[in-house]
Amino acid sequence: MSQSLDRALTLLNSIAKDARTLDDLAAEIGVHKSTVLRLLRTLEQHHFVRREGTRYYRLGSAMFDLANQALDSIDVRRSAQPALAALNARTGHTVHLASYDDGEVVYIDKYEGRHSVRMYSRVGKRAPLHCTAVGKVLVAAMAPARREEIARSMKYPALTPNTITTPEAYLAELERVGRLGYAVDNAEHEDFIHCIAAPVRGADGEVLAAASMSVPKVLLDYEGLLALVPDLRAATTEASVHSGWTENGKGH
Amino acid sequence: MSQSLDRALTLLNSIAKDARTLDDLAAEIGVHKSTVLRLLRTLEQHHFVRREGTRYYRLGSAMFDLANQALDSIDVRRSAQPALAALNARTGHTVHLASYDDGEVVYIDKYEGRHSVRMYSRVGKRAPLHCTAVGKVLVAAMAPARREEIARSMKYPALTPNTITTPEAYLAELERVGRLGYAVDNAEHEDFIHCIAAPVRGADGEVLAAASMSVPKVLLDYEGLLALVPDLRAATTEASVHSGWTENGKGH
DNA sequence: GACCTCGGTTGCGTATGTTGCAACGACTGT
DNA sequence: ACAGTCGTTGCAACATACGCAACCGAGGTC
Repeated sequence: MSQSLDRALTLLNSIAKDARTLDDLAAEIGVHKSTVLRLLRTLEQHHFVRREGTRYYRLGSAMFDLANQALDSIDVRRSAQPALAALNARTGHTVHLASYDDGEVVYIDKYEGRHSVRMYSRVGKRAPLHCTAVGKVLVAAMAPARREEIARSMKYPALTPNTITTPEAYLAELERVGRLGYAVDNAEHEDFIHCIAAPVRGADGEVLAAASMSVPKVLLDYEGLLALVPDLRAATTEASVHSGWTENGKGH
Repeated sequence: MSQSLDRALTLLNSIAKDARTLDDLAAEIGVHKSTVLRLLRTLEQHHFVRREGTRYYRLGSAMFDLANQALDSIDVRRSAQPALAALNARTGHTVHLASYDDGEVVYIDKYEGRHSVRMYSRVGKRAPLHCTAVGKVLVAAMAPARREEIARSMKYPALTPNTITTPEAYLAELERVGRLGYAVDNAEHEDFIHCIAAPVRGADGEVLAAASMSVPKVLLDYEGLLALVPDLRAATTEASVHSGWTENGKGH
């Protein structure tokens, strides 16, 4: 809708990848470099980018500032923090907290595992719904109509041999997830990692977010992963309690 | 330079404070609401903003995503992380990592203290150079000419009775900081808090960032604070080593 | 040391994108 | 049912942001 803004935001994405030079950026988004220069200058005034030397542009501090304000306002993150940190400390595995946004999963918090298997995830990163344990938990929690609508309109790219690739299979899986109260990603997203996830609920029993544990397959086989489910559920229950949830359903 | 972009970025700042309604935002930046709507839509497409219901706008996930990419690229933060986390765990006090940017201090990392005295700081937040321990460390590390230039062109608002308010006093303080190798903020920024800070150095001995500990005065008197200096310096030394610094100065 | 290239910067005229307006529509609460 | 509030749309006028081309300044090469 707004051209210059649109271009500026695209610029930010490019710069985020790593520090770029001017014509480089101009070429990338297909506009004249003078245009890019003006946009960058405005971004710089607002501290969204900073110059490194003369050549290079990097993301600036306004970015962190706003992001942290935003994170603070997401209260599930705060209320779930102690329980998830404890889970992470106890098991040593990577723990994620994620929520649904616009047809995708967004990671809103992450506790790095002790085993330094670098996972390609990051707070703020988005991931597909069909091949992540958190995605399944979040969609399974929606009203049946919405769930169906989303499942039918999604794409199902096969990222590994195990990825679910049809709406029918996905809906069946969601039904299972709803019944069991947790979800599994059996190497459906990345070949060498499998995950389990469970919901964090709020005062009205609604699902606020999903918490997951991700474990490299070399560290723990499928059975071993499933054995962690009670541990995960203990943590999500504690997180739910801190988010206003009460055992006996809705209280009003 | 670019009007629409400028307005959009201002919008983001307003939204960050807390979720706002449309005309509210329009009034705040003094433009027609239809204009605001269009800008917000573009921001929304890029996930910089998300709608909550229809009325309210919140910061979106692109914010976190970019911010975390940016933070990852700041390598002092990564390399200092273990030492500072340990310092924080050991003492229970709030630890900050900060760097210099455009006449101000920017916090690039924070480890919350155990004693929940809510300090008004946040990763990405900016603070003045003249009344913070980290500010003193960072400016003291600059070349004399630059140091003088900055000291002379700064403003010296008196935030507490202890705040340094003249360039002369500030320059004298910097000299002391350079000599001692650490800086103190004796309730010069906030009445009830005092801090100590020390530099984190890189491969060429240059100061990459400053690390600080902030302690409420009720918890520890001035003498007690100074007693923590060796502890802090141990941590910054460790952080420096992990950032490529070597004891015996420049190695090339 | 002079030349050349590459990248950043500037001024300017034009057209394009953006703006404000006013009318519409959806929703809330009384 | 009505009034008020807030979000949304189409349109025409204008200002703004655009691309161009020429100008610098620095780094590298011969």
